[in-house]
Formats: sequence, structure tokens, C-alpha cells
Amino acid sequence: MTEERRFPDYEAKWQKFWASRKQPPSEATTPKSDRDFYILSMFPYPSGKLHFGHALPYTLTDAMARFLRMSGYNVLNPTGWDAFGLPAENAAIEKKIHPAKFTYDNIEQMRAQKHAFGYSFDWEREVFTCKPDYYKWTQWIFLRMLEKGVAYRKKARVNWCTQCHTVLANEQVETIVKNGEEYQACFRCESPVVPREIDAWFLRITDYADRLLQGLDRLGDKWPEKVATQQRFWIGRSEGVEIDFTARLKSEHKLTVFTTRADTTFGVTFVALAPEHPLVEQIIAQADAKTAKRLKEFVTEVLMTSEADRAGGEDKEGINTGFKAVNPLNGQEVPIFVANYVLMYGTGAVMAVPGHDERDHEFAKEYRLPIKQVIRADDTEINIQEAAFTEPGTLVNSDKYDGLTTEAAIRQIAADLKAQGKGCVKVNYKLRDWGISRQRYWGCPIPVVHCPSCDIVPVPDNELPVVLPDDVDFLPTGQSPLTLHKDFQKTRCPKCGRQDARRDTDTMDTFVDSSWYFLRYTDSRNAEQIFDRAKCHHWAPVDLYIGGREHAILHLIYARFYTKFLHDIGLIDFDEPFNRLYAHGLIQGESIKVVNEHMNRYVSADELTQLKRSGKAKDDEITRRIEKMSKSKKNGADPTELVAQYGADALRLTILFLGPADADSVWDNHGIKGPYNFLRRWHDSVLQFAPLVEDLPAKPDAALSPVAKTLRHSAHTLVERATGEFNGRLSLNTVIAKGMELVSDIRAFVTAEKLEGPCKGASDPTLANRHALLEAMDILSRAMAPFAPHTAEETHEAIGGKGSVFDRPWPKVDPEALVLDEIELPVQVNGKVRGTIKLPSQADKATMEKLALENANVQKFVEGKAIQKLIVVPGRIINVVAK
RNA sequence: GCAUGGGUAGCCCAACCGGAAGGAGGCACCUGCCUUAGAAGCAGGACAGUGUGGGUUCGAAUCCCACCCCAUGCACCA
Repeated sequence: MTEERRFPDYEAKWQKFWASRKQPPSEATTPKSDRDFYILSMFPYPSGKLHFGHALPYTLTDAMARFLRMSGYNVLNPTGWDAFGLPAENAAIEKKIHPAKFTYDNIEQMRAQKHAFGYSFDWEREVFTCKPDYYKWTQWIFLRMLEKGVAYRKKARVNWCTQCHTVLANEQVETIVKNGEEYQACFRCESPVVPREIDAWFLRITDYADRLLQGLDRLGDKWPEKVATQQRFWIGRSEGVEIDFTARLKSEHKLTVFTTRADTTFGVTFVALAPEHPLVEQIIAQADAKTAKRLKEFVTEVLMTSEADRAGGEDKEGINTGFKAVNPLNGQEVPIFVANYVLMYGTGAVMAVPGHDERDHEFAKEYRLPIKQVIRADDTEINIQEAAFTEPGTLVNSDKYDGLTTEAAIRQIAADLKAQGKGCVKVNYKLRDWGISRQRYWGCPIPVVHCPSCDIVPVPDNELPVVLPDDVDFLPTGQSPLTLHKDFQKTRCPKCGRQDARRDTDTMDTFVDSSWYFLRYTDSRNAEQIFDRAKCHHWAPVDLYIGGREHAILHLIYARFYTKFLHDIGLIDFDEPFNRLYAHGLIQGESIKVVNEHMNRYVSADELTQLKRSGKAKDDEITRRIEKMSKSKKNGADPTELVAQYGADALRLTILFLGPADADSVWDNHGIKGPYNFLRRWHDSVLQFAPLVEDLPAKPDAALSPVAKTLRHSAHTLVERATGEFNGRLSLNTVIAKGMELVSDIRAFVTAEKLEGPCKGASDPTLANRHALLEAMDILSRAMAPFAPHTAEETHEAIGGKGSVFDRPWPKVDPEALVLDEIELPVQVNGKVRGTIKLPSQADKATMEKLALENANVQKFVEGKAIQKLIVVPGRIINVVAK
């Protein structure tokens, strides 16, 4: 494989050529037209190393962008850096490198890697979320939110990461199982998460819940169903009824519960409160000493575990408070419990109906509480003592509501309660407001000032940005370095002028930075405004957004929320940021674990070969698993190394050849050989055949030979398939396969037609064939250009192409070339293939029938039988039904 | 448990708005040619009947029903 190393050489050549003639997309401020296309891949966190999680989406995006440009679109394909974030700060603490230096060094490296892949990004629009010229506008949006009451401050129980010493959003907490133990962990460092009370900034995303939901419907099939479903579930809209019970403590208190099953109100046998419920405090105060003590202990214990952890817990526990609540519908008194399974959702109190709710049923069994049936199944017998019946049905034991259906009863009961002033219809969401405060340094400062007289005062727009100071100490104390930075904090109150005001030391969640970056790209160098309105509308919204499914809820819901907010304050006309979303799959690796007397750990493939050779690992001691690539599992591969070894084109092709880009796939280092061989075969063949088509005289009128027609058919099929996939599912693997086929067809054609030497002029009898060959090679270069741009340039040049292959238009399908003169068709007798017939492709049904029945083998099978039916599917098959 | 996607040759993948599994293609394998030999290359070849069980149909990998397995995400939200 030594001599083939020339690929990387010509790759460098073309990369230089492209850089020298790069034309940025138009800066036009005209309204967006059909020919303007904004394609975007999610910008990366600059970890310093480009991995497969980047290489796949960028390769896909680049292929698409190149295809679109060749097809005549004015394409915007920017990139940038999601550059704030914890790793930089951790590096600062551990390695004493300033986060800024760490980040910019990483960016340098990754930028070089991106270039090596031959990606055609619009670099002149590059954004860095950590630069003041960007985060000035992140702060500016925050101030607008503050004005509108969308940003607010409240004391809140938050998820605290014990390792990162910071607050995490609910969405950033994962359930992790390690050594059989389940716990709530930080999505980034996997350390345990505990609850904590803290003053924090929130964004009122819940106000947008309904619109976020409706927007999903509008996006329709332009977004993957899976992502839309996940977001709907996350928003978790539920319609129900709030019902006012009366809690009888020493005095009477209103106790409101939320239920989606108001029809089961007659089945209530107890009321359960979340430990956080406001009434719990009073109950403890008024309960007898023994109960109060037990309650206090219980509440403390439950609150110690984080909310998510509580949900994961298996046993339902609770304490009977000794107090009763009155059911407003039937006046019945039921006991009030405080229970661990009740969340601070809705009102934090539930009316428990063990007969028709699984959770209440489980709890009732545990504490021997009555289980009452109030719903009857319409067709089956049910035993409510055994298991809860949670389906809708018909009401029983419910007084005047008996006989109503679930649906009707809910409506009726809600109306009756409302009339009595004891309830109302209510919509609840699982979605919570977005806590954005982080007690960290390397993030966007929150632009507010705390004044002893004026309380919270926004920093005036003309004082933005609030710049992150450089000179800070990084100590592993868990305290934000900004809280130790006296000069940063010390400021004058913008409102009253007091000198002893203090800047807020929180920074924003990095998801805030990435919630609007796609808009900044449209005018990324604008120092006066967040973006020019006209420029923004020339490109935005994004036509195609490409990224991983891991962002299905977090980033994508935040970005949609931000877009709606910016729409509401009149900045933009649209309120959905991404017209089409393409969620690419994950490239996984095969991990190998060896368990025997020598070891119990993951090994790399190379290591395994050695171990097997030395007899230290036997087949039955090896476990192979397909898993996400990770260092600890030793199943990673480094795309940059592979580019150095095989070239960018080979890696790009391999990545796209792995399978449909929206499916998960497994990386196999051997897999690169196929595409690599293809590139060489394509390149070598074109170089070998180029003299055959040099300086050809004009195409003669002579008819094409059948072989030449087959070649044209092959070439135009490639164009048809490529165009179809780019405009559709993006199963680019099939397009590459067709390209491989065309190379074989070209080689076969030259052999079959015995083409040799240069053309002998206009009278050369092979001239028509040579033109067919030239066309095929030309189409091959152009149709493969989006995938293997360097090789496409090289081969395009070899057959006399001037300039760049990307200056050529995307090839057009000649419909005539797709029609073959003669086709072969299978003939079935009673569903089994019994023969084939050859016939002109345009043959009519009668001819097909005639030829089919004349076939000797078919006759053999039909003999002695009566032909009952003839099914003729033009161009596909003929089936003879005979008995 | 729920949601979404998926089970086709030793492996990856194609066909899946029903129509020949001469598998589109690739990896690995085998045979020739080339070579001093190997590697590479060139030409060719072998290998599955589509997770399981039913149904619809002239015809099912494709449509319908039930079940099994894998992947990913969410899981006490009343």
C-alpha cells in the first residue's frame, strides 16, 4: 500500500485551490428566494479532537452543500464553536491552563482537522460563543427577557452536581446504573447529583408550552417523528380538573388536587401530599408529637434524595397524618397521607383512587386502605381488589353520575364543581421553567446588578457586554471564581448610582449560547445589532438542520423557544428556527471485553490479537458488544488519523457508505478498504482511459452500439439515484454503490468495445463510443463530487475539464438514456418462476402474453391445465394462473 | 412499562407505496491471470431465502395480526 499514498497529496493540492478561489455566499439583503438555501450542522464543543460524532454530520452536510451549489443554489453553510463550558474550566483547575487558552488552542486544532476533511464551510462567518462580540447579544436577549418577565429569579430546589459544583437543569440529569446501583448523575461527568436550595435565574419556557406543541404539528414530516414525539412527551401537556377538598386540621384549609380522572372522584379513599406541599408544615405543627416527629423525619429523608431519584425508587411509602380531608362531591371524609410517590407536580396533592390508579392501588395495598370501584368496564369483568382498572368506562357507585361514560362524567363533574366554586378545568405541563444560572466562570455573565437600594437592576444596553474578566484564580473550591473577583463584582448601580452595588456572579447555561447562534450566522460580524433584519431574513429560518439525536429535546426545544421569543419581540418574522431536521445516527464501535484469570477489562482489537496469539484470551472468555465509542471501552477510532492514512475522500466515502445516515452504524477499520479501492480504481481508470477521449471531434449522428447504450443507462441511472437521494432520504450509501458500479461498467465497456489509442478524427468509427465513454466519465466525476470532492477534481481535470468540477452544473438525467431497448422478463406459472422472455421494452400487453405462453418451459408447466388468468405487470412480470 | 427505529449470505448493507433474493455495492473467503515470489491489481466464483407463528393475495422480505430479540430515548407527572 505504499505507492497509493498519493491521495493525500492531490487532496492538499485541491484544498489549496479551493481556498484560493473561495467565494462567500451572497450577502444579499433581498428576501429569501427558492434558490437560497441555509444548511446547518450543529456546531461543536471545541474538545480539541474531531471524532466520528462530528465527522458524520459534517461529511453529510458537506456533501449536501456541494450538491446544492452544483444544482444552482446560493448556499449558506456556516460553522462555529459552542465554546463556553465546563471542560475548559476543569482543565484550568487541573492543568492550570486558562479556559480561554484551552478553548482557543482546541479550536485551532479542530479547525485544521475540519479543513483536512475538505469541508466547504463558510468560515468567514465563524462564531465563537465565548467571544464578547457574540455573548454581548446573548446578554442583550437576556435583558429583553427580563423586561418581558420571561427571565426571573426565584429560590429553587436545584440539581447540584457534586463534581462540577454547579446547578444542572432537569434535562441534564441522567439515571445511571453502576455496579447494580441506580443513581442520578450529571449528564457530563456522571457524578452523583443532589438537591440544593439556591437563588437562581429562570426562563419562563412554560409560558411557551402550548406554542412549542403547536409548532411541532406545523413542522409535520419535516421533522423525524421520533424527535417530535420526544418533545411532545417532554412538554407533557395534560388536561384535567383541579378539585378543592377541605382539609380538616385545627381549622379548615382548602386543599386542591389535580386529576385527569375527575370521573373517579367517588372512588377517592385517601388524599396524598407531596413532602414539599405547603400544607405539610402546618400539619406537622398541628399533629400529635409522635406523628409530627415521624412526619418530620420522613419529609427530610425524602427531600434528601433528588426528585428524579425519588421517581426511580421502588417502594411507595407514606405517613398517615391523622387529619382528614372532605371530598366535595360526596362529603366523605378520607385520611390525608404524606407520600413519597407524590411529586410537586400540578398542585402537589392527589386524590387517591386505588380502584382506578395503579400507583394509588399499590399504596392502598401497602397501607391496607379501602379500594372502591366506581368505573365499570364495558365488556369485561374486573376485580378491583386485584389490580386497578385504569381504562375509561362507565360510572358506578357514583350517585347521580352513574351510567355516564368517563368522558361525559369528567365534563359533568368539572361543570358541577365549577358551579359550586369547588373546582375548575386546568391544563398542566411536565415541562418546567428553565434554570439557567451556573455558579461557574467559563460562561456568559448574567448582565444584572444587585443594588442594596434598588434590588435587581439590569445593566443598560449601552454598557454591554459585561465582559468576563481574564484575571481570575481557579481553585477547586466549588465556588465560582467570579465570586472571589472583587473588581468584577464591584460596580455602580445603573439606576441610583450607589457605588456599593454588586454584579451578579452567575453565568448562563451553555444551552443559552446555542439557542440562537443559527441567527447570528446570517450577519455574524455586525457590531451594532444582533443581526440585520434583512440579512437575517435572506437566509433564516434554516432549511436543513443536521445533528445528532442526543439533542432531540434539550437544544432543539430551547432553540425553538428562543426563536419564538425573538419573534414575539418583533425581531424576526418566523417562529420556528429549523424547517427540516435531519437526525443522523450514531457511529458506534465494537468493544471487546476479556474476562479470565489474567484480566477483567476492555481491550482494543489489536491487543486482542496479541492476547489470542499468546494464549491469554480464549474465544469463550471474550464478550463483544456494540457500544458508543469511548476511551474507557477502547472501541474508538480516530477519523483524523484515518484521513492521514487513507485520505479525506476515502474516509468521507466510508462514513457515508456505512449505511443510511439516519441509522446507527458500527465502525470497522477494515470497512475503509472498499471505498479506498473504489477511489483508486476510479482514479486509475480515468487516467488510463483519458487518452481515448482526448480532443474528440464533434459527436457523430451515428447510432450508439447496444453496449454504449448500456453504459449511458448506467451513467444516467447514477444521476437519477443521486438526485433522488439528495432530495429525499439521504441514503447516500446506495448512491456510492451505484458509483462503484459505474466504474466497473466503464471498464467493461472499454474492454468490450476494444477502444485503443487516440481518436483518429471525425471519421473514426469508434467516435460515437468514445463520446459515450467521455460522457460516462464526466458524469461520474460530477455525480461523485459531493462525496469525494478531491478525486472528482482530479479526474475531472484528467479528462480535460477546465477549472473546477464545482463550476460545472449538476448533471441532468436524459430520460431516453434510462430506457433500455430490450428487457428480460420473468414468467411465472402459479407464482413460481418457470422461464424468462426477452422483448422490446416498449412491448404491449398482448405481445408480452403471447411471448410468455410461447416459452417452452412455461408450456411444460401449463400443459394439460386450463389457463384461468394471466397477470401482466408491464416491465416487471407475467404470471400465468393455470389449474 | 411507554415511544421510535431495526432483525435479509460469515459480516456491513440493498430491494420494503407487493412482482425473478441471476442480491446494487462493499469487507472477508475461493479460483484463474499478472508477478521470481508475496502484496497490490485485473477477471471470475461460492455463500442466505429474509427473527418466529398466523392471515390477505395469482404472487409477500415488502401489507395485516400476534409474539421474540436488539438499539436508542423516556419512565410513579395523578
